[in-house]
Amino acid sequence: MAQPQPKAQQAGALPRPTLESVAERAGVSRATASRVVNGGTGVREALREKVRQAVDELGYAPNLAARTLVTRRNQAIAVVVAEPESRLFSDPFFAQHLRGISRELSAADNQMVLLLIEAQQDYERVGRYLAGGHVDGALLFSLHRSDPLPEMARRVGLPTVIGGRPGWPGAESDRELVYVDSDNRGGARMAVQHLRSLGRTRIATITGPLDQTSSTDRLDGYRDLIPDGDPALIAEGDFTPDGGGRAMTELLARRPDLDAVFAASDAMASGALRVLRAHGRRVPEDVALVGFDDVESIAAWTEPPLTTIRQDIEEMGRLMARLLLRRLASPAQPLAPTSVITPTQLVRRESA
Amino acid sequence: MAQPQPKAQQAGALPRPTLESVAERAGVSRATASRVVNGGTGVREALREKVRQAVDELGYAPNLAARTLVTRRNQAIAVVVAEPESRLFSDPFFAQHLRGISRELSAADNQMVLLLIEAQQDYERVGRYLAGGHVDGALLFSLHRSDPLPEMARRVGLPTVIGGRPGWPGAESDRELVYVDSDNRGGARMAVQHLRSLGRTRIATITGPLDQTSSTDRLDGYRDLIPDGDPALIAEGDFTPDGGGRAMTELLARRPDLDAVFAASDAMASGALRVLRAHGRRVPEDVALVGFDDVESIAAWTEPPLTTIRQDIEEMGRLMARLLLRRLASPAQPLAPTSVITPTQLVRRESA
DNA sequence: GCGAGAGGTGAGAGCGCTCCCAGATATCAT
DNA sequence: ATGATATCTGGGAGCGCTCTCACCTCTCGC
Repeated sequence: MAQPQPKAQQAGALPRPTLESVAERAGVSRATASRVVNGGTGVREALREKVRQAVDELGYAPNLAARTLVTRRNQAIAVVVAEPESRLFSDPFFAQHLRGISRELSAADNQMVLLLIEAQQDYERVGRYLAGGHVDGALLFSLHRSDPLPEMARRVGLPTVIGGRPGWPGAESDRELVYVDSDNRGGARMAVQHLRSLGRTRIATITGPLDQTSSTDRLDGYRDLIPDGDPALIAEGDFTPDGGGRAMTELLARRPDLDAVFAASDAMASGALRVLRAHGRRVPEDVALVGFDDVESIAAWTEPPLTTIRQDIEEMGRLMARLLLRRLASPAQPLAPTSVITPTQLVRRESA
Repeated sequence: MAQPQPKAQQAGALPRPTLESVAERAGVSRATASRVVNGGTGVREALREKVRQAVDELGYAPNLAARTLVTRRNQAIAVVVAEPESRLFSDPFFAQHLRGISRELSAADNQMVLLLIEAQQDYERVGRYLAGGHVDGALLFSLHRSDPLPEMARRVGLPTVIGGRPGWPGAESDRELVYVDSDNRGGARMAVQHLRSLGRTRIATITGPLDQTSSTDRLDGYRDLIPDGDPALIAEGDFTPDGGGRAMTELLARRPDLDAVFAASDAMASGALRVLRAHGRRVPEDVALVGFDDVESIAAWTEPPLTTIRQDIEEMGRLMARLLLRRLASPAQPLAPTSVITPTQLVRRESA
């Protein structure tokens, strides 16, 4: 555990002023000083001004730990990312989410505590942390089918918002589960519809890992438009370029006559593109290709640039934070905020 | 104190057990219980076991706020990223750094508070936070020439480690400044050396923004091997694919006879690659190209795959955290940890 | 001019924890 | 046994803050 460090006072750090000293300097009581520091209602202007001045002169900043101790409010929320490699480091996905969250949170003076889960044992550590009452709420990401986190959070009564539609059994009907997701299914439909409008008839798809709802939802969107399609036109990838390439190879072997591909992520599309070229297929002439995500650094820089389905990832992050904050603000009605589906949009470039 | 409505208690959250209740259940004093919970030296095994059992039964978790209040230790460190767009969202750079940091920090039971700076006013907010004593130390990233953050941190006596060599005047000789950087100069030399060994003689370079040391150091490395090169062979980019492309266009206009390019980042290299192809130059036959960073999702997926200089970003993050923790552990000798330069390495693919 | 009410203010009690110090107990030599 | 020493243990004092509640001012209406 922690090292028995005796009063880890930093060298050179003067003792920070306390409310007490502010009060003294302003010639008021600690209670009055506190009132001024927080909101300041019910204090005569004259005194209020005095206190403000004392605060300035002393450079007072409230001690959050002391405040938390009595208010039980941490002004901090946890962002838990349970991403086993794959996407986290190939997409800027993650960073964009964080940015949206950061914006919303700091506007409300909340801090963001980032918890990365990489191995099984991390779950325990994170669970302990969430149960420890160090944060007021949690934003959970990239949950796979049977992720223990939401249940952990619920058990300790920690308000939670999930990124991406949860897919475990029963999640469907669980009113307590609040999540933000983009319209994966609608986006996929848009992609396929676009390929169709180009006159393509043998449209294949490369899916993400099918234990994630974002993958299955996109596949469902594809099937919405191609209800009785040949199963040979469907191959499973893993959201990486490599996986996309492998899936493409499979598809080409099974249906050399395919004339379009909808890849469920730009990263996979970039892998597919490579394989297509290696097989001498021209894109988009021979095979039209549509991706998903609109990750700038991939989609705009492949050769040819990728037509893709855009989702506003930053907005999703912002939304998640907003939902959580709203819930924290009104604990009376814990069910108030409901899940949100954000729209997707077709971005035409040159691959289809 | 009566409890008509237990403060901001979350619905459904039972009141958390306190050390007091653990002590009572174990039949010892609060002090003894505390000893067992932290380290546990100086308590007889029999009692210790009793306390441990009480902890388990009650599901006790220490209240960090209370602990912080007395120990002045937060078990939390701030990670400040002051990255105006550019790199943050095109490279997985950032995520990898965070991963390294996260690993090291969580091993030492420290939390990571992430602070993103996007606009000028954010500096004030972050400065206030750092001064607020909420964290025990800070990891600072992507500082540009006259970033106010290090000075802020120093003023409040907050131990700090910087990612990337600081470049402001005087930083050179400031022994207090601890940073971790990769061997940018050596890496650049390696890149140019490699191009030379291929027989190239008209080697151009695309630099990053020259207000960052990572850019200037790489340029210095280039100049080490080409001391009296034609200035027309040097163009400034901005670490984005777009910027790399623009720089490449310039270079081609100025020196159509160039036969090699060293781009100071993979992202810029990918942009340059595009422009080269658009101008009908074959890579590597006509123009050999070397990047920098070895960002998997870029370097491995361009056409042809990029030969580049690899730096171990995750390791850098880990190192930064380790340095900071070490410094926190021994405040007595604040100068003990010194800056570290991590090695770089040539990764040969097909572009050179 | 006086009482009632409204509005301001301060004393003090904790929040849950750590750590100092004194006292209790056990251990060991003499 | 007896004292001296080493080892454990618990009481209690805060850390800095918020919040209740009683009190103390004013102001106003009559």
